[in-house]
Amino acid sequence: MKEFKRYLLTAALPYANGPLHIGHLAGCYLPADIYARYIRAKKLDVKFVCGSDEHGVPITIRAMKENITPQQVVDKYHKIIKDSFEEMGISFDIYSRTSNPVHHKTASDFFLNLYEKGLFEEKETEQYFDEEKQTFLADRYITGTCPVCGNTNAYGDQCEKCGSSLSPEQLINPRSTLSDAVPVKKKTTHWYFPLQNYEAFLRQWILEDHKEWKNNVYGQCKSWLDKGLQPRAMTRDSNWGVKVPSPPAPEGGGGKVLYVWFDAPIGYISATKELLDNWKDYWYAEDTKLVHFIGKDNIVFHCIIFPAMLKAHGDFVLPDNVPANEFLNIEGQKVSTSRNWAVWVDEYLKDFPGQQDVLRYVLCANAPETKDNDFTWKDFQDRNNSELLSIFGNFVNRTFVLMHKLCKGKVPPLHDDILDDADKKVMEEFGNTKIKIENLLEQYKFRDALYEVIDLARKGNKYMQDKQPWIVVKQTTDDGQPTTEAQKQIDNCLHICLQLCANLAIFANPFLPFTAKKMINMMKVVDKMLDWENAGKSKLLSVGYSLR
RNA sequence: CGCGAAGUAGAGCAGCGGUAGCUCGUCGGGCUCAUAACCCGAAGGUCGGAGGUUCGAACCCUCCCUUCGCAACCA
Repeated sequence: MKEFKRYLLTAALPYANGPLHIGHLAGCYLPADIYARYIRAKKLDVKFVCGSDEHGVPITIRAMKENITPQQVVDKYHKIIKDSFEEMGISFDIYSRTSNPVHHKTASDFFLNLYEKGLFEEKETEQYFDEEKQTFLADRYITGTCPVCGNTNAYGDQCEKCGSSLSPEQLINPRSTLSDAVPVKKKTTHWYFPLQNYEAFLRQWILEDHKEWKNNVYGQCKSWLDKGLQPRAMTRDSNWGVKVPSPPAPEGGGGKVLYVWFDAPIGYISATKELLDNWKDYWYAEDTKLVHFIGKDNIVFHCIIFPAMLKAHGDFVLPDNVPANEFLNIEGQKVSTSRNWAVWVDEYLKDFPGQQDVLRYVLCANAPETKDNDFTWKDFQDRNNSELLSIFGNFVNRTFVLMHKLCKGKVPPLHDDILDDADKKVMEEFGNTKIKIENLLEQYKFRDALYEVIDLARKGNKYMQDKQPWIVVKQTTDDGQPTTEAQKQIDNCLHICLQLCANLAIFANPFLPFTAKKMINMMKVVDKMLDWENAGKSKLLSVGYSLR
């Protein structure tokens, strides 16, 4: 096992042309946040970076439709997205944006670095151009008749009726979806990055050196590599984005910008730069563990294109892992921004104030880690009621209530002389749970890790049920007080249950930070108790300490 | 078309060569400290379909079916 000195965690840059929905959270932000909180609790050096992706064609089109500027579009959504993250407790060290000058400079310099190394191929091609809107058209903004099945509404990249993949030239009677004008062909020059030259390197690096990557990621990479990589244009004709530096482009970019997928991952670097003067320690040092959290649609960019870019540049570390999640559907249907089929995070926060952890719990417990999963409101309610509240919440509650009733509101002593097997066994579970959660989190198995947290509460419930201190208290002397022996048994049970609660707070903290905070408050201990090194210990709360 | 991922009890998932497991839900019981909660027990599956390999297959192989994804964007 390689020893890492520091962690650099990234979560996919959300695209700033719409608000955040729960699929985004489940896909990468929540797992990334859990991991970041866990590493922080271990007191390791970690930076967690993200930001809005504010370039690309769809934003310019939205601006056109709403009759506002692209900058106004991204300003609006950047704020909504950033606020949603903050309220959900996604603990970025920085949430930046790609319209930031630091980013423009970083991306532009990166491009220039590769250009000066002579890595790009300059090629002239013909592309469709909308004269009315004065813009080049991406494939999906061209419609026409499918040459295969005759569907009159086929897109430039694919016919949705017969499934054929197309190129715009094949369409009969092509039209621009923006203006309905007939597009004309126009020559344009772009810089292509020769991905094929990195195929051998990528094969070795992924297929041989990273067999531990998740099935979906590894399989997808293998598929692309086996198909053979092609040169890919890294620039576009647009006025919205990071201008191609001059040279090679004319002064001012000449209407050329960097391809969003060239520019976006560099956003991770820019954000780190903005955050830290010593950002190079994180990006250049071999003993940095770089992890990209993404959704499955991003696999090719984070596993093939961006690593090839980093390799070509030469100074950067490569990701140690890219734990991509599959997608979350809602009530059986795909999330769709255009059909407004989504649970928007900002709306959830308004409708369920103070319920961040409930959503965090449900999205993690049902995370699409190995395949697409379905979010339903019934499941949301069931999991919340029966797992989070009943098993976890109620255990903590009954422990505290009993402690007040039977132990005068204080942490009772532990009497070693009457410790029995059940006591010892449940205390051993503190440490076992710690090891299990650590192993699972190291493997990015968040769903299973969260299960272990709830399962510890379940064991607590069972332990208390077996010990039944509310029965034991009835063994009284003549004055109605419990016998010494009875009180000792009660003390031990409650002492152990309270220590279990303290452990639960530590274990829950990465997943349910708001809940952990509340528990800290109930136990009247400082935040430091949540440090991971305390997990598994059975003496976290001092005897005689009075609690809320 | 091809490639990748996935198809296991009512729901959600695990298992990936050796008597089908977990959580929730359902039904029955116990308990009453607790947020109508907790604890125990039971029912419920020919593991997408069809062939094959094997002493033995959810698990390996072949074919088929279904869902999702696939390089200008939607995690």
